[in-house]
Amino acid sequence: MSKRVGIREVAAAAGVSVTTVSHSLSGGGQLSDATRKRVRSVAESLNYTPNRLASGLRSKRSQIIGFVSDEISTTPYAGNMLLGAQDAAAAHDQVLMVVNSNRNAQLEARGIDALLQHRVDGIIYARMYHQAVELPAALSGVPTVFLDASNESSDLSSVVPDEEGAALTAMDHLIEAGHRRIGYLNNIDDIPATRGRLAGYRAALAKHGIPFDESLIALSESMTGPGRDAASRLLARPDRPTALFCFNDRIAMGAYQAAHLARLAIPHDLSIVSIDNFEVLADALLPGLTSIALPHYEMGRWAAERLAAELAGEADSPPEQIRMHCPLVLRQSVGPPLR
Amino acid sequence: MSKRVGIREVAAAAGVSVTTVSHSLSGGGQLSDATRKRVRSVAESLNYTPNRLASGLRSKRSQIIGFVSDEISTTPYAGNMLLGAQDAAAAHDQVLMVVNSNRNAQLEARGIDALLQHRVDGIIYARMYHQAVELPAALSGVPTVFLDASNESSDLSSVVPDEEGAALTAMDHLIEAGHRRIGYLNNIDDIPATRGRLAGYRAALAKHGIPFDESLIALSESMTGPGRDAASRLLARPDRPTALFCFNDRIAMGAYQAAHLARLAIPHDLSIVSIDNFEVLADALLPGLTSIALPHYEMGRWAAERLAAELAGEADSPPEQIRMHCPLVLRQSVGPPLR
DNA sequence: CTGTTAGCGCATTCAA
DNA sequence: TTGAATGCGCTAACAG
Repeated sequence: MSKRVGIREVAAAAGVSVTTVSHSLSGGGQLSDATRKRVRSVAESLNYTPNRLASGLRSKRSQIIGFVSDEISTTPYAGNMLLGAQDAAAAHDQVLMVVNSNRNAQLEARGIDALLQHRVDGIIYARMYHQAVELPAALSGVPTVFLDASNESSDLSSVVPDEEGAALTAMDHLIEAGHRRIGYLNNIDDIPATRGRLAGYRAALAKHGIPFDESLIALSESMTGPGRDAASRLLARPDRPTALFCFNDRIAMGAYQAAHLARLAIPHDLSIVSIDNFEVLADALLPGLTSIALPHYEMGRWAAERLAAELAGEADSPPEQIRMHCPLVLRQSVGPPLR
Repeated sequence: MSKRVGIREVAAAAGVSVTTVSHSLSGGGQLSDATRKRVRSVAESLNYTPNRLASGLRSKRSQIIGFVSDEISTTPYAGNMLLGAQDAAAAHDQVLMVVNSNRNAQLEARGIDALLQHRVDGIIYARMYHQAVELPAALSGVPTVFLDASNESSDLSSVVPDEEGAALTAMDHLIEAGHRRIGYLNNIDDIPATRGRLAGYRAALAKHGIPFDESLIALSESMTGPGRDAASRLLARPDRPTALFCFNDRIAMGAYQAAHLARLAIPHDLSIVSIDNFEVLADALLPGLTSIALPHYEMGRWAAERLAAELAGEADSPPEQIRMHCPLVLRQSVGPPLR
């Protein structure tokens, strides 16, 4: 290996000073285009790779964004948020340093500490399911934006899915297909999604003048097995619903199974819509499951973009707290009601 | 904010020199336990946070590991590899800087360049599906280990699943349950998994003295729909197999659907085993799908651990190329053959 | 056992 | 328009 080439080697080779090189490369200073170009080509031919540790140390900008999440692993959604954030960060010449806590506060604290030691410029504090969070103490004073997470009393920017709107979209679709007795398989946890989607369910009914019937709601854990049981309960009723709106695709898969067990054909005897658009399921089910997509990629992107803006803008832009639209993805699980 | 506290502030407050502080904190040097402890507590009380940019610049060790993958997003496996790598890295006081290329060589090159600019100590070059890869040119000379990827002609360490062993385990399970006519729904792509699992399938047959019957093999894309079609073909035969071994869980889901369509009960009329143990499917299917787990977390861990060892050991340890064992996860999709 | 000192590679005044 | 000099915060000789 040849000796590592630094800014001074480039300067020597180009016959200029290090200052000129620095300016040429970073776009700063007042240089003639000629020198700038020449320096750049010299740098390239020398295979120069700027040392961001040094420039970060000097300029107090590491160009690193910390991404802390609760669990990147189990959820299949995670990846898209990360990806969105990464793409946006890359556009700003930043790179992501990721840390996840596995829902363990102590690990999270350690991870955050590591990020801070590496002098990340800012942090994206993400959750894999939309939830209310507290800003960790260590992060006070650090530029931070919440991703798929929010905090009422905080003045930080955040982005979450529009839960209520998502449910409304799903229900509108069902109601426009002609359904009026629509069961809702809701999640059992007390999280924003549970509350927001229920609100959307009710809002849709109200909007279309359909009375709300508490008995059409069944609660279930967000998994297929429990979803199946809950759906079976609803389908066993003499006046069974003609359509089911499901909290998520895993529960919807349970609803499919319950329908099979009850010898109900989808969508002929029963229509189903859910939320997640988790393709491994929604696309695989027979028939394909019509589902509302959660905009994970877009949220990730927005968070990184927003953070970059806050890092750039010296002292403007009040925090924004966004609820992002969730689009309907049509497949084959909805048809007109039987009767 | 109080002025940022650095090593010199700590030194002043503790009444020692910066060297002593540095040594106390890093564990180096020959200090009395007393001073070491005192310095540490002073540092803590001052809320000192070491600046890794500076220490990295000076020591030429950023303590950052680059993690480059092809697509973190779509696959649900990804997370666990990242997680394993992260856990192992954290144990070595390292942190992960992640970059993914979305299967785009140009993006990958840019990402790698960014990592190199940040002076990562080493790189984990990962694929989300086991595949043969070439080491990117930019990485020559950089400590690298392959994760779920390998390169025959390279002298780098790598870890991949033991594809053949996985298939063997699955087949043994079926054969021990009494099956002899076992169909194989293989993937259609020419990748190590396709070849390895087929080899395992044949090895298992040979081991138990069962003749290989080419016609019991059906090819399918690794998705549920195509898997369903392929399974239907096999199940339509007059001498249909009593069991199906599936390339992965998505194909297995298709096999379940084909069984339903053919009015075959699982496992009464048809046993199924597959590979992936992708819980969102395997656990959700009715009955639960017996599947071989791919050791993603463990591979991720191994890769980071191995890289750390290479970074520590100056010039020992020849490269290791590991095939990792894949354990069987029992659920309810296997029973004795009907006849 | 502890302190002094000299850079790591770069960005940035300030002068020329 | 360019160059010389200074130090970001820390580690690692080397001295004491």
